[in-house]
Amino acid sequence: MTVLRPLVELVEPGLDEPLPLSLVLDRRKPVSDQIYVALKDAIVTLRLPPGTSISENRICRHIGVSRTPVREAIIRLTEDELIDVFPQQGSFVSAIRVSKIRESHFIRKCLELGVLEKAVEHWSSQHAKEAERHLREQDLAVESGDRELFHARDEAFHRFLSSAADLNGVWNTIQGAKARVDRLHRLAAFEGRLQQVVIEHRAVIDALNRKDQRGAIEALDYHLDRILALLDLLIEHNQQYFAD
Amino acid sequence: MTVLRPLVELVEPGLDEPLPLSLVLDRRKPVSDQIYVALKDAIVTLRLPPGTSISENRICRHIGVSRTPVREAIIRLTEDELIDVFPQQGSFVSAIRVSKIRESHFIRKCLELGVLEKAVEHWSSQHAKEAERHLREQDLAVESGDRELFHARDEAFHRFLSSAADLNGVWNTIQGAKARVDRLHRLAAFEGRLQQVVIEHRAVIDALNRKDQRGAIEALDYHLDRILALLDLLIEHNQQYFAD
DNA sequence: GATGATACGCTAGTATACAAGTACGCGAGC
DNA sequence: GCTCGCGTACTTGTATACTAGCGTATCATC
Repeated sequence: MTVLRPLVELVEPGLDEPLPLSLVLDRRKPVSDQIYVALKDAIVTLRLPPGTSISENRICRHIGVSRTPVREAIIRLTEDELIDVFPQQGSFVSAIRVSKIRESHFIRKCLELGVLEKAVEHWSSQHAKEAERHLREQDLAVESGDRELFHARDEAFHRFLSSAADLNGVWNTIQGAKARVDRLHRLAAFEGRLQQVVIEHRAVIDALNRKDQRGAIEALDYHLDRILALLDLLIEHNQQYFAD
Repeated sequence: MTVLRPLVELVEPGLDEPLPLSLVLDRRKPVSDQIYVALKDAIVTLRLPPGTSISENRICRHIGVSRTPVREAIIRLTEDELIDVFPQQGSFVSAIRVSKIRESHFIRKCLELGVLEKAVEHWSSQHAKEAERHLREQDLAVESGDRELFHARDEAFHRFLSSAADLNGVWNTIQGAKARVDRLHRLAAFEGRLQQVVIEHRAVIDALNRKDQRGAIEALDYHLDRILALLDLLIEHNQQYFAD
């Protein structure tokens, strides 16, 4: 019913403050995949903290593509439970929910312990060598002080266990559960703790080298549960990230 | 490096011959969700057998919507490993790969056994009553001869175990792994086997009612592994569905 | 000042248009 | 018969346009 409308919007549509998303596009590869990886990384590293508004329009303006590939990336992140979409309202980086953490941790533990059980059976001297390489690289990452490098090598280590068990495909599922608790690990990366992680990893490998199935499982069980022991402390110091 | 190529089409595309997709759209709910559910159901029930071409255009013409929601459903099914997308070539219902089956089965077993362990601890007389209801409904489904009804109630039963363990969120992941082996279960639904499944379920519940953790786990372990015992036979009789 | 209607800008959901790569039939040329 | 070239009809990937609903600032009214 309104007849008069502003013909031209003279006011700038709000200057987009820079997003913590650095992304060099390679147009030869699917853009949506690259956006998915970049967004996921930004979320799990807490550069996009829980509650952050993830507007499809803002993202696509920021990186200079259309909404479509951005939207497809967001759909996948929704499946990963890292983003919550509220139709007609917005999309937001999901809050860390303690109940979800417990469930994702449960999933990860079941699978990694199961994988480890198989890894013992397949363990070879070749695996021992590769494991040693992983541990050395973790040590170097700790010394470098580059926490993200350490997290990457930590993930590579856990992935290696799946491969040693000849269950590479299981890693996808483990990674999905791991991503949901990885934000906790970022919060828990205090001084000294990373070094402790390597020690715990080494305990697992030592047991594997002894073909000590029970010992390996106990060592990994202990290692994985360390994060739960820190949970209350982490919540106390980072309440703004948590829900429930 | 071997380039991935689509399987040879098992189904002639034809000129929009009717798809085995009956779908009544409710425009008040997200269309893409409804398409996702319908496609997933058609795939796991083998109405869309492995190798079937899933052309976005054909699907969206068939159900009278645009490509966008169809595409979004396909993206999610790709994450579920039920569809393989080959850019510029086509999308196809994924073949059943034995290696993938073993991995998905491994995931499901780890998680369901882990869940059951917790379910024993939480088990109450209320749970016992509900379990009995599940078992009765499974019996009725067997008597009715409606196999899809039975599969639905079988899934409800396994889901109930997650809920009894107070680990509802874990079900999502179990369901994902289960979907990847469900096609095998359709192939294995011979005469008499469904009745056997109910007996195996009852053994799990009996152990739960006795608070016999070890017995429950052994019963579920046995139950879940039945499908692997049939694997070779199923491959032999349905080679067209398998790869590797 | 409090309240309520309303216009506007935002959001995600869906539809359509265009781009770029692949498979395949067909016919020319040898 | 064989091969090459090319057109055509497909495919998915991306860009753009349109729709409907929600939040909020604004402003008239009381």
